[in-house]
Amino acid sequence: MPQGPDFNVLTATCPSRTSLARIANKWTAMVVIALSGGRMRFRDLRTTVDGISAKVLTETLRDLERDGLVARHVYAEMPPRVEYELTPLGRTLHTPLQALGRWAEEHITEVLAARETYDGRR
Amino acid sequence: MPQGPDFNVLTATCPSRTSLARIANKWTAMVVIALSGGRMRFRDLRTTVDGISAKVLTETLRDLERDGLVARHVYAEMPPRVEYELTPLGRTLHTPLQALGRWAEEHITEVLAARETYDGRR
DNA sequence: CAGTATCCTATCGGATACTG
DNA sequence: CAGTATCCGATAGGATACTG
Repeated sequence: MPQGPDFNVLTATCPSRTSLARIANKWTAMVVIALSGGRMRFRDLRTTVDGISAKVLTETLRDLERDGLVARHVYAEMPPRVEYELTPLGRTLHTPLQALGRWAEEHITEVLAARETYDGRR
Repeated sequence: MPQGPDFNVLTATCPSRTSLARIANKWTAMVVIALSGGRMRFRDLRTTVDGISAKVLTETLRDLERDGLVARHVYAEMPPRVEYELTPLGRTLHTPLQALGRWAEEHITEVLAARETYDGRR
């Protein structure tokens, strides 16, 4: 079964690393998780991804759109309405990122305990 | 089946978000992927995670150690030898992070094409 | 509403020099 | 070897004000 050129994120010059840098990011993870339920408006994304600023949300969405992970739908209404949704490619990213989010939620107790220990013994 | 307090990374003040910020990070992903093969010395990590600086590698390892994901083993030799390995907790993180790395490698062609399109039509 | 523009601070991260 | 210390430029990201 033929594969294309073998990419490796551990190689500094490999283009796949630029993609890893985008997806291995907390804001990206949260936005993709938020969008997994379906199309969302900008405003709803802002409230769902609690604490994200308009600037960061805009930048994150633009980068995801550029990489083909998110599609942007503009409605010529007044007031304006813009919806975002995961593309088919973006949907393939949902499982790994969701897994990361769930890991954080499920293991936070252990992590907090570890931090306590680490900070305490010193 | 009882669960503890329900943590949610989408909530700004939830402690699990601090953990997500750590693990949803390109350097963290690369270091964990590199360590999945077993114990490694600092120097070998530096060459395996191509392009990482001593400073960033040190900081990443310290943070992972603090969160209980990496164990540090110091040998009182000359020259000194220090080895790092994933803890049991850290090993549970390998699958999701490896998945992210593989995603980047497997989809980089599509991502690059999307960027071309995005940058071109403008 | 869905942004953009601007300003400013904090953190990231590289380069270099030095130590046990 | 495995760091630490320091300096410094680049980027992330918040706050505020403004626009179509």
